[in-house]
Amino acid sequence: MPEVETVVRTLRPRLAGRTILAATGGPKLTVEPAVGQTIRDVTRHGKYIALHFDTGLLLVHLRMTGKLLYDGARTPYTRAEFVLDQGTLLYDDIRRFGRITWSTEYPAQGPDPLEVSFAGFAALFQRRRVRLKTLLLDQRFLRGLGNIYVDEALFRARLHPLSVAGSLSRAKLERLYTAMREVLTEAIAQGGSSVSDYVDGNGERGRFQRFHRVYRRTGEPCVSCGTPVERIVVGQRGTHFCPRCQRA
DNA sequence: ATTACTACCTGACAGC
DNA sequence: TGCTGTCAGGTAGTAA
Repeated sequence: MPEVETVVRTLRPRLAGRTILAATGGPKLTVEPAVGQTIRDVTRHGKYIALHFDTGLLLVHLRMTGKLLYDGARTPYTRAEFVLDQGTLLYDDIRRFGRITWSTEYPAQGPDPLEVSFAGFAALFQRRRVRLKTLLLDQRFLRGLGNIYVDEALFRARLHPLSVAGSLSRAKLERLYTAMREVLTEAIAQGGSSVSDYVDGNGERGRFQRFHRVYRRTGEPCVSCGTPVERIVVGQRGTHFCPRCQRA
């Protein structure tokens, strides 16, 4: 989500007011409804980038390797292209997981993690028996948290990823709420995390990967206690945590 | 409601 | 060099 927010922030001033003169897409990359229309705004909804037009929204989901680049260079992985009245918007995606869809409404998802109140946040956990990490990654529950930020938030809150979500005390929920907001806010301020090839709308890499405390630090000493960071798999996702600081 | 697993794609990297 | 296996900012679909 910090990466998507950064892309939106870099693209909004360049795209707002621009008219799409022509566009090419492909399978799972629907671009036609936007041709001839003017971009009124660019916003983020969870991990979706929304280009606003008079008749609807073009929703872009970058998934793992998608990139939206203003006036970027074409590559063998350029999958879609928008010719604007000023400049060009390229959509690159090595793995082809990303999607571009046309819609008149936002996808049904949970509240934004930076907008939800503590009461609203705490209510989401009631009677849930799923594992904590699995719940946090579920976009129907909260929209925006991804693998990096769940691991980083759980570390800061000193919570084990396999905890049962519905069994957390109020004190632990408060720690998680605060940690989640801090991690996301700091990551956005640093332009997101460039673990491999993420770049913003201007082709700039993020800086937050320098501040990761557990994500992809398997075997390295915990920044808090020195115990080696462990990696396990939770819900098919690599999961990094300190076994001493984060007890079940 | 929840878990578990598969698919979708391509590339980087480690080990043999 | 080349092969094999593992890993990767995510989500959808299916079956149990």
